[in-house]
Amino acid sequence: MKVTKAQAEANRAHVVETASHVFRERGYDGVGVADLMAAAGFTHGGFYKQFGSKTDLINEATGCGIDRTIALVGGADPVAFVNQYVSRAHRDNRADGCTMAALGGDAARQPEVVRSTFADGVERLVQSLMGSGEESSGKSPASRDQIIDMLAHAVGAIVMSRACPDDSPLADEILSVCRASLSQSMGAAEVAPARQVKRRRV
Amino acid sequence: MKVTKAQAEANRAHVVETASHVFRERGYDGVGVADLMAAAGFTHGGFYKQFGSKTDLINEATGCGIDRTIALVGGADPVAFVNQYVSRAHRDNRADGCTMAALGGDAARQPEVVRSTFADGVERLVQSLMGSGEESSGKSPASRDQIIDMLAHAVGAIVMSRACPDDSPLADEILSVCRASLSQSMGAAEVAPARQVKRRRV
DNA sequence: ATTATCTATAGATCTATAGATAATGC
DNA sequence: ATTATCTATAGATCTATAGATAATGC
Repeated sequence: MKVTKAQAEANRAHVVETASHVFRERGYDGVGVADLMAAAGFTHGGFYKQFGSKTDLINEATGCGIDRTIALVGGADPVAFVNQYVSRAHRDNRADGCTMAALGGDAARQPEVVRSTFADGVERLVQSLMGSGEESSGKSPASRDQIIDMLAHAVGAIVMSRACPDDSPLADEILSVCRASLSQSMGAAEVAPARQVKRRRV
Repeated sequence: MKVTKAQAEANRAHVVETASHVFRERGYDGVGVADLMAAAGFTHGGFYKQFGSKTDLINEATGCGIDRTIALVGGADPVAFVNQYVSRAHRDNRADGCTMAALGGDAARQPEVVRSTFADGVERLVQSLMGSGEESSGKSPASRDQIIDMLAHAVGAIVMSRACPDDSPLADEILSVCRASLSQSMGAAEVAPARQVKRRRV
């Protein structure tokens, strides 16, 4: 029954990563410890030797999920990020998609420790998106404000689109409208960053 | 024990409205039928004489919640809507706030009937926001695309801000950045609606 | 000897149902 | 007689714990 210390550590990490995916699919409250352990290939009895509580796993899985998003798109050009993020492929694949979009609403109802982990992850994602795409296109980098604005906008688009029925016109309309709007503003952001665009005219 | 037919109907409506608030606070999976009935002032036994299942109540509560948002802000000027919606007061009051922001992520995991109700509600909100604020300021109405884009953006701002710890700098930063961005774009939208603003310049 | 994992279970809670109660509505 | 609500409960599931098992690591 016992495994090597290295294997035990790998098993624990595997539980966290599995939980990250299953939580994104079903929500923090939508799956129990027994099902999570079974999905990772273990029985539920060992859970409390690895984690102090379900909340502890929720916390680690949330951080792990955001880290994966950063690894995937952290260095992307903002326009490329938007086209990849605000897409049907992303909307239709909750389990492998962004933790912020899949679990942002659920995280709001979790203890402060989980929301701290969430906020730390967002901060790291913002940092990694700032200044990205500079060398690839010679464009100026987007500002912190522009990145934060873009992230909230993109997350809202996925959340709203997912809440609509499969294949509903509105679900696709939300995606295409937001992608067009975000592409335009992020494209402009990189071209003319120093000059504050004044859109209000009389 | 028995009450008048009119009272019974009022009791049922009261259960739906109570559930709408408690669901927004705790999520669809975060509260059971017994607690919901107790919050409305009843015992849980009567629930299945009023509703076919918990999903039926989730469905009605979701529609009821969006209806309430439409009644509150449906006729508002887009700029006024943004300032009211993307605010600390809204973020810090989930139970009385917008159902789309509080339960959008949860709705995505519900059966199609609930997502249909969600999409219908969004469609009605979009319609009621289109053309609003015309008479009040003489501005031109915002387009359907602009309203949809604004809603997703505003929902994303609230979801992301709520997922951060109470009183965290990032939570407030998300709100203020998105409110500024949305105020500007919706203000501009009403002034120059016919002319497509070309922000990309070389 | 230590410990990673397993079997088994306690106690709470969840959805849903059955049958009793008591007031309405014909 | 009908029916809105109540009490009581079935059966499943959830979080967490206790103790057994068997392989590692000193």
